[in-house]
Amino acid sequence: MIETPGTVVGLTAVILAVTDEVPRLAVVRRMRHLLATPAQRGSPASIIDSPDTLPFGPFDPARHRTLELGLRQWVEEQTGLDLRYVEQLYTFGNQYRDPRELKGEPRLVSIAYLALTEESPVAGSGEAHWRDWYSFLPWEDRREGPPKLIDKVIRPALRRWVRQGADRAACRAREERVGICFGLKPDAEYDRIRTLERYELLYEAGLVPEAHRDRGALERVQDAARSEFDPQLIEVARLLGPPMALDNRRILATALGRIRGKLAYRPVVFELLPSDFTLFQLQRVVEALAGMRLHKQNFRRTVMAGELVEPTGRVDSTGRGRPAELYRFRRDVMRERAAVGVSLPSVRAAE
Amino acid sequence: MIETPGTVVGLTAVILAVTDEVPRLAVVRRMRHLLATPAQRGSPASIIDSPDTLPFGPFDPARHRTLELGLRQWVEEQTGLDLRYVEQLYTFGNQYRDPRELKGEPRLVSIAYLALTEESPVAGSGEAHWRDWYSFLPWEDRREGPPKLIDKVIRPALRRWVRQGADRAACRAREERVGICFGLKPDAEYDRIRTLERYELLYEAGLVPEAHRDRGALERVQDAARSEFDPQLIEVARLLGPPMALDNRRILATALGRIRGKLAYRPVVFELLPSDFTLFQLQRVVEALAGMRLHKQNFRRTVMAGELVEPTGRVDSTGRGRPAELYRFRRDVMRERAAVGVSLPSVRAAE
DNA sequence: TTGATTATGCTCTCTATGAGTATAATTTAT
DNA sequence: ATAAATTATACTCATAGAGAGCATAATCAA
Repeated sequence: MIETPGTVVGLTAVILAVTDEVPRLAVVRRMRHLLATPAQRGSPASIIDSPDTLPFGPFDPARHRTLELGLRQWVEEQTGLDLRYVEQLYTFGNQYRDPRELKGEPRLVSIAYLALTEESPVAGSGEAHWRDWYSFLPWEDRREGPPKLIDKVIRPALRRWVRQGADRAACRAREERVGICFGLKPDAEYDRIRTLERYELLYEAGLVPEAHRDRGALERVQDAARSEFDPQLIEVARLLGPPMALDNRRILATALGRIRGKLAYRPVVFELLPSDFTLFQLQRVVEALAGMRLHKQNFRRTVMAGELVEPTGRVDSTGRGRPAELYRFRRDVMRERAAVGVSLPSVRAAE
Repeated sequence: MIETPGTVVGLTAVILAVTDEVPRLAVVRRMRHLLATPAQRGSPASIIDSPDTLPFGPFDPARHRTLELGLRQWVEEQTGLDLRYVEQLYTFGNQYRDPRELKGEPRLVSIAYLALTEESPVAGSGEAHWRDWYSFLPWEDRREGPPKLIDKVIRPALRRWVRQGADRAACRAREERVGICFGLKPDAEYDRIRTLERYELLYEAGLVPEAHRDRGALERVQDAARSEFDPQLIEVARLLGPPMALDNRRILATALGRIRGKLAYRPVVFELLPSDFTLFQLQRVVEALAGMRLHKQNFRRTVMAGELVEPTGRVDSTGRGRPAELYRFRRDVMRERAAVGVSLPSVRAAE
């Protein structure tokens, strides 16, 4: 080994807001030079061209005492958003592209954060804008029942992938993974937080465009003949949402799982809501995050029993039926009780 | 800004094993040069002298395709241990010492991992050995009831700290934090995973030696007169376990909270047990991690109902009373059901 | 005024869990 | 050899919380 390439420590932000029952993600269109590999910089218009990117910035230890402060500062600079809640997610440092393509480039170690905010127009120096985050993970939204995409596209393609296992044991192992991730009777209680597992399965099975992009980079060098992909798979990959830069969709899947898990025992939803809200608005935001419908009466009971909110005395009369009472979050509960959150059911209930 | 100091990406391992109902941590005595600050290298024998250190190694992107593989490799080199389970914990990058003391040294960004193994003699190049990990966090072990240390030392010292708040509001805020972390009627359900919160409170209140070490470094430069500490606090800090290097105890607190949380929904305990075990052995390991006693009959019921184990047909006759049946973990459950774990009760039950 | 719509309140059932009692199979003391 | 102690295992009961549905209240639209 002639030279040890260094590392670049980057901070990546998954910034989430929910408006009109749509969970939205702040993304940047422009590719930052730091992120583009030589292959990407030179490539013609293609599947990998100018994908959406999570807001990203290098960590500068001279300026920032902590990682989180560093993140907050350049998110402020790039997007002008006021982050209400910030939490570290995971640190990604995988080499998933051909080392030869990265010759001389430092390895990117990116520390991902989840940030919550109320949606507002993005400003700042970056070309940030909001996008529905289920457009990147469409198979995760079960609010209108199991997505057609799963039955029509994902399961058939995964069945083919299962059959292509190297031997009998490999096939069985693949089948089991598929069963856990996209099984017919999923154990909903835990299932909804297995978002990362699902994305990684789709990636390995080659159903998302990122897989072809990354693997393509590998195979192009090793064997020109193998650089062409199964056209059927390419078509499937086209349907599974637009790709994101690098491993950004993996990070997004991690973030979705994290916030779904957190919902149940920490009052994070309220960071996404205006100060006054109706119980149904609250429910809609929880449903948007959980990706499933909840039983209305039971949801109310849980929230009220937990004393998570207090009435403001005013009502919201914009709807068609009986006006709903407006509530505000009781910040005190965080002090009073350790575990506070809205309990999520394990099955989907029609309204 | 004349020069931007770089960063060093390090991998830190919290390696856990449980034997004889004692959770043990693999630590290294020797300070690595990378870790020692100039102040520490030159200091005389004192409170900060040669503390225990978590196994640590730099991340070399040229050798390792993923962070986890990097960690596994040098843990193998340093300790010779076979890690059964590895999970990323958190990435720490705080500047908690005086920047002037670190002049020219790169900022350490350490990615911490939790690793589980069966206890075995440590080998390898490092001077690793096992230590009871409650010796570092003695206030976390409630198996024999609420630790005397909390009533005798921690709460009185925290009461003093509460009174020393800058103003009325600060005192109230401090009081609330103390109540959450060491309250008299803790909400046990969530409380046992608040390990990090408790450590950070003790650190801020100056009850752990690390706080004096780190703050001392700051104050020594700024004001020689303020570098002396309250002797009473120093005595308290002496009682709150031996310090560890850098922020290693903070990492340990994070690890303890993580594994306690994980116990309930993932079958991680079994990575710490031999292949065959009695239900009571299983319970003892869970109790060691949870830091609390469990109701024996209910524990058995939960494990059996969850079909987590299957009988081997053999018995263990080493005890005094009726011999216990030996069981083995059913690895299948991980495939069959999504959420598997042992449910932990919210209250402590005498046996 | 009537019907549709939405909010809110209440009940019933079932299951998981906390807690205790009873019985079985050993070892140890007498 | 027999009783007492010790540990494992089985079963019962009470209760809290969650899932599901019905009933009523308060508004808007025709």
